[in-house]
Amino acid sequence: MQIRTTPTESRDQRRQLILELVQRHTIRNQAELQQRLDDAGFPANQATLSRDLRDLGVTKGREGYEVPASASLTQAVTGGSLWHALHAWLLDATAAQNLVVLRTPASCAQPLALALDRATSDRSALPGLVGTIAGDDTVLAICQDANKARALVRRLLAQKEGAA
Amino acid sequence: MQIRTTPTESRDQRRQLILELVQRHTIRNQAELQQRLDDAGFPANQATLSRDLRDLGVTKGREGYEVPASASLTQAVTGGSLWHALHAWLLDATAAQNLVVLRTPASCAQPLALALDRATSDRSALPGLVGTIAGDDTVLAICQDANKARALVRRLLAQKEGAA
DNA sequence: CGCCACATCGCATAAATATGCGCCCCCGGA
DNA sequence: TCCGGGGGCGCATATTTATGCGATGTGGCG
Repeated sequence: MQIRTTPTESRDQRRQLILELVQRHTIRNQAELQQRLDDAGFPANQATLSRDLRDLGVTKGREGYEVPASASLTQAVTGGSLWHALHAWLLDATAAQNLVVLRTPASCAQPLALALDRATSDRSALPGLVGTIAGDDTVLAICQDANKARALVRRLLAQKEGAA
Repeated sequence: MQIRTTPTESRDQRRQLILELVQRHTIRNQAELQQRLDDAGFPANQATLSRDLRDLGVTKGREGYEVPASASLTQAVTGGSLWHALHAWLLDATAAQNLVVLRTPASCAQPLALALDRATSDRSALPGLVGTIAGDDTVLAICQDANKARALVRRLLAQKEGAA
C-alpha cells in the first residue's frame, strides 16, 4: 500500500523535521543537515535546504543553527489551547481605556497573541476583543470600549488562575 | 597633535561601531558593513569583519545582520540609562489619546522600549505609563489616560533635549 | 481529457563567509 | 638596545550559502 503525498505536503514535513533536528542537535552547516534529513528519509539538495532555512527563519550562530524563540513557541501554540497559553506565558494584565496590556516573559508575546487571535475567531470565546498587537514581551489587546477591556482583564486573570 | 591608539583599542572601537551600525541600519553582507566602516574611518577587510561578527555574536537573518537580544540587552543595560537610550534612539514622540507613539531609527525600537520598561519598574520614574510595545522603528507607549500621555511626551522630549 | 498557471526542486554557478598562514606591531624582560 | 612572545590583521583560498534557470509534477478549469 502506498501513501500518496503531494509535493507541498512532503515539503512541509521536511521543514517540520528540519525545525526539530535543528533544535535537538548541533548542526553546523547545510551538508550536515542534509545528511540527517537523508537518514530520516527526506533527501533534499543543498539549495533546497538553503531556501528552507531562510523561509523558516532559522539563523546560524556560533554553535550551529538556531530557531528563533518566537518560531518554536508559535509552533507550540498551534496545538495548544488558550488556557494553556495563558498559564504558560501571561504574567500580568492591565486595562488602560479600551486597551489591555498583557505582559509575558521575553519572546512570548507573539505566541500569546496568536492564541488570543485564535480564540477570538471562535465567536463568543472572548467577547469585545477586537484585535491584538504583539511586541517581544508585551501584547496589546484592543477592545471595543473600556468596560469590555476591564472585563477581559478579569476574564483572562480568572482563566489563568483557574485550574484545568 | 596625534592621538595614539593601541591596536586593541581601535579594534574595540571598531567592534562597538559595528554593533551600532548593525542595529541602526539594515546591513545585508560584510561588504556593505565594510563600506560603512570605511566611511566612518575604520577600514578593515572582510576577514576581519567575519571574525568581528563571530566574536560579537552577531547573526545574519533574512533582513540582514542582527544583534541577539542578550548582546543588545547587555549593551542597553550596562552602557545605558534611560537618558542614554532617549538620546541615542528617540527621534520623535507624539501623543494620541492615551497612547504615545515614539519613532526611532530602524531596529532601535526594541532597546528603547526595554529602557522605558526598566524605568517604569523603578516606581515613579515614569508615572502613568502602563506598558510598551515595540516594532522595528516604532514604540507604542500605553498610558492611563490622555493627560498622562501628554505629560509623558513632554517629559521624554525634555529629557532628550536636556544636557548630560 | 487536455491545457495552463503555479510551485517545488535540482543543477550549476555566483556570492558570501570562514580560515590557514605569515607579517608586523607592541610589550616585557634581559 | 636587542630579543622573543602574543595578538591583531591582511592575503589567498577553502568552505559554505544563495540564486538564476530550466525541468517536472500538481491542481484548476474549460
